[in-house]
Amino acid sequence: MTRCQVTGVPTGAGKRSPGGFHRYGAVESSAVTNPSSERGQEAADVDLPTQYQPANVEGRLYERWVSRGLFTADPARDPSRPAYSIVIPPPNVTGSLHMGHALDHSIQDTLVRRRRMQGYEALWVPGMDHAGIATQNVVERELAKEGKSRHDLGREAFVERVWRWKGESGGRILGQMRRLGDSVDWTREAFTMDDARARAVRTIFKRLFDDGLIHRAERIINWCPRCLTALSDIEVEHADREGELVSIRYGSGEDELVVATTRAETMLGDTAVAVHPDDERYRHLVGREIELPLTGRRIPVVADAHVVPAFGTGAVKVTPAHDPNDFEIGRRHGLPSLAVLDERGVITAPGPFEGLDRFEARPAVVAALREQGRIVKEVRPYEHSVGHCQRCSTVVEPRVSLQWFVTVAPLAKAAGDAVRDGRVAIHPPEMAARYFEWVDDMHDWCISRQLWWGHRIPVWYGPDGETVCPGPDEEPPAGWTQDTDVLDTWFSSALWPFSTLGWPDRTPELERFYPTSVLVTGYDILFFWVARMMMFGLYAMDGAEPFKTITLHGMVRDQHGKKMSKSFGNVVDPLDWIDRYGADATRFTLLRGANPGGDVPVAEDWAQGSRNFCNKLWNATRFALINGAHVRGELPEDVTAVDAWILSRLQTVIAEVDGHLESFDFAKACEALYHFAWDEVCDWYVELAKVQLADGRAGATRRVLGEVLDKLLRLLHPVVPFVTEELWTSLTGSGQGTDTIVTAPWPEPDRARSAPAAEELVASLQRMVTEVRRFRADQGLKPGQKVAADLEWNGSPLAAHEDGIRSLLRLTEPAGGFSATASLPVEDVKVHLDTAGAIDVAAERKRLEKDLAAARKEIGQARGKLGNEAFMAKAPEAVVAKNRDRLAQAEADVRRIEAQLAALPTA
RNA sequence: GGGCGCGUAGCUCAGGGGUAGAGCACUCGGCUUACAACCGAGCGGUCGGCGGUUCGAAACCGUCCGCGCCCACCA
Repeated sequence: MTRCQVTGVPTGAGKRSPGGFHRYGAVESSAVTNPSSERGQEAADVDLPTQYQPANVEGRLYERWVSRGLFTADPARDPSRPAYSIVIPPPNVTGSLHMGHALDHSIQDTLVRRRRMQGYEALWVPGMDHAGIATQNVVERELAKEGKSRHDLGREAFVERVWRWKGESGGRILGQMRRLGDSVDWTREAFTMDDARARAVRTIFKRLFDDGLIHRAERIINWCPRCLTALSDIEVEHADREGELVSIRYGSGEDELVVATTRAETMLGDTAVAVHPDDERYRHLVGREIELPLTGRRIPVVADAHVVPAFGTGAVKVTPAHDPNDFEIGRRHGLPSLAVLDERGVITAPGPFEGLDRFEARPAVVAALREQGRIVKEVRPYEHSVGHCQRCSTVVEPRVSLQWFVTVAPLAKAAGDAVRDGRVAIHPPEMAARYFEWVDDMHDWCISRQLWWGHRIPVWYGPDGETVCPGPDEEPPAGWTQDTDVLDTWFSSALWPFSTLGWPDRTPELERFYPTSVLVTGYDILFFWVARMMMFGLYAMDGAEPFKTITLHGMVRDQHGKKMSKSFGNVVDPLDWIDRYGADATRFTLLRGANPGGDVPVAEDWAQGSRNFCNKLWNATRFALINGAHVRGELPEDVTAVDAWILSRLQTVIAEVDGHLESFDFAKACEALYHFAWDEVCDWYVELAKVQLADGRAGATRRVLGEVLDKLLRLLHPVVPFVTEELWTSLTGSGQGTDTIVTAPWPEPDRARSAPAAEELVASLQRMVTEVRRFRADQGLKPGQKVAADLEWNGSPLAAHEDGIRSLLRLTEPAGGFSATASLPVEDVKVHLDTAGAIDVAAERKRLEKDLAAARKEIGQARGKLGNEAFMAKAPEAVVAKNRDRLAQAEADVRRIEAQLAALPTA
């Protein structure tokens, strides 16, 4: 007796419990007896639950994988093996994982697991991002509930509090990654603010500083009046807003000109009016001064090519302190910069508006102008784009201040070239356009933030304003004070591909795993993160790119393609699905929808479908185990056409799935697996195997069944790791040299198994079976009802499968005096069915006539083509041949159907 | 304002010069001992409109209509 191990099978009697399955017992493993006999259908005494229960499997398997170190990569192990590495896009410590993460992680896990099975030294580095503003905002909100601000705590205590909060939130995220099944190397977990990463930040900052690529300057930057910090260009989101365009008369009499503005309140800070140098209308005013309403100040009229004469009145008010364009104009003309708003967007200009918020001041200024008579020429509604803080949606205020910048031009050039040169591939390729758009036209990057949570800028100031940037292991001079700002959170994220591998040290990890193999992320952070990693990776690693391929996936959406958002109420929590349908089903649903470059719609129904698919795999394997399927020894040479067919199909599917995964086409890989597993293996092969098991071919069938499931489960493992591990270890026992599918060899196609003749034969068999079933269904013959039939094979090779066909169609042998009442010539075979005289002639005639019309139409179309001279002259031979086949097939159909009609009893 | 992409079955999406596809939904019939989280059989589309190229267009080109996303310093 051999024993087939099935872990976690239920205890209890063999009868089905009311829920349709048994509860798992506490028994870790119980034996399923496997018939050693090769005779017939000696059913094994198997007692498996009839439904897959992920909750009973996932946690146990994950802990086992981790404790056995299956996910731990070792840079020193067998240097001849190729290396494969991915660094995780570190989730923000704020909040929890959402469906977008689940998709991102499912893709990475699929890639890494496949490579691991292929024998690569595979490393997937986990970690989290400290997420500067976002995290600080969360903790500040928490404090606000206690009626406190961060200033009440002071910097040190506040940062300590954020660390504490990070500990709790981060732990939750790591738990969610375990639930998803992420095969990350937990021994290398990193955080963008831990000591190792802090050292990397200090090191690269110092290098950039010394290379003159970091500088401090007073410039106009994006400022969030709520977060009270500078923002980089990409942290500003533009949205169209309804506003008012106010036309105001400046100057008077001959001096008068009209300017239009959407921000009337900033006129208090105007220091000029600009017109285009070639604009005849205003030429006489250039160089003169005109009076600025409300203030009584006189401001010059300057000529600047930036002004578009055709827009509005062709005259622009210039507020260098509060508008980026005006700032530049001011610089060009040496205009003073007069700030009239403070850091919170409150008017500071002395006078009636002082103390008003910018949005209160705007109508107030207009009202005041109106009081003075005809100064306001016109007010009209005006839709224009307004910048908002990405983190809190507050309208951004351009502000002149002293900030730190990275000079990006040389870095961005290198980042663009790496893709242009083909050293880094972007997938799907259309996305490269967006990348270039950004990289080729990038402004200097403002990296200082007036926050407390983040890497503090490693620059110290001396008593006389001297500046020093010490390296990570150097001390600043005693008594000097450090810059109070912190770095943009993307600064440390940009180092991620090498900081996680030990940089700046030349670690074995860095040697072996850099450049990383692929970066997987959503197209939404191509600019934020990917381009910056490219810049810093190429810079820090002496021109070595951070990853060889960038693959971008879409956003997870609801079943109507709508973005998931809290306000819509259509957000799905991946943990909820994992709880109810399992991690595998959740992953499968996401990957099945992951068409390259496209967004990924998901819905409850689809998760259920994926859950059902996992259950299907479970039951197919359960059937196989009950019937003694195994993987011992070579495949038998003497197999039936049905066996040859499924083995042939298996080779094709292996090649297809492998190719799809290689090209990041997860949807197609899933599609191929789903179709093969369900439609071919379960619906046809398993059904035909039942016959073979019963008719003396049990030995070979058990081995083939074992083979098919073995390879299929391995192919599926990267996508649905849990159920495949559970089933595969049961199926294969421990005789495979590995007792986990995690490191089982990735299947490779075996061309020798290709059997086109068998595939064609089974296709015929399927057509025949389907046709008879159709007839039975149309005639209202109960599916379970046995029907006497006589089969005329006419030399068809299908004759070899008569038993199978009879079994599938529930046909009995004619008992003695057979008298056919219905005759179906299908394929080359004739089926005479004894329908007990209950045949619905009218229905069948209608049906056949419809089919006949369709076949005749086919003939018409094919003849049309074949009779068309131009077609015959120009169409490729293959197409012509196809049409000949089509014609022949249709003609055969017509003959068959006509025979069937003729055979129908007359009413 | 610039760039990219999309309109194919009721829904979500594949396909991409040579007979229109999948999943879900829907209709009909079945608890056929692996699985009712299942099985079997069906219904369903002039591939957004109009022109053009071609022997042949859902696919290629042009144009129009509708939609989405990204970038953007014309007040």
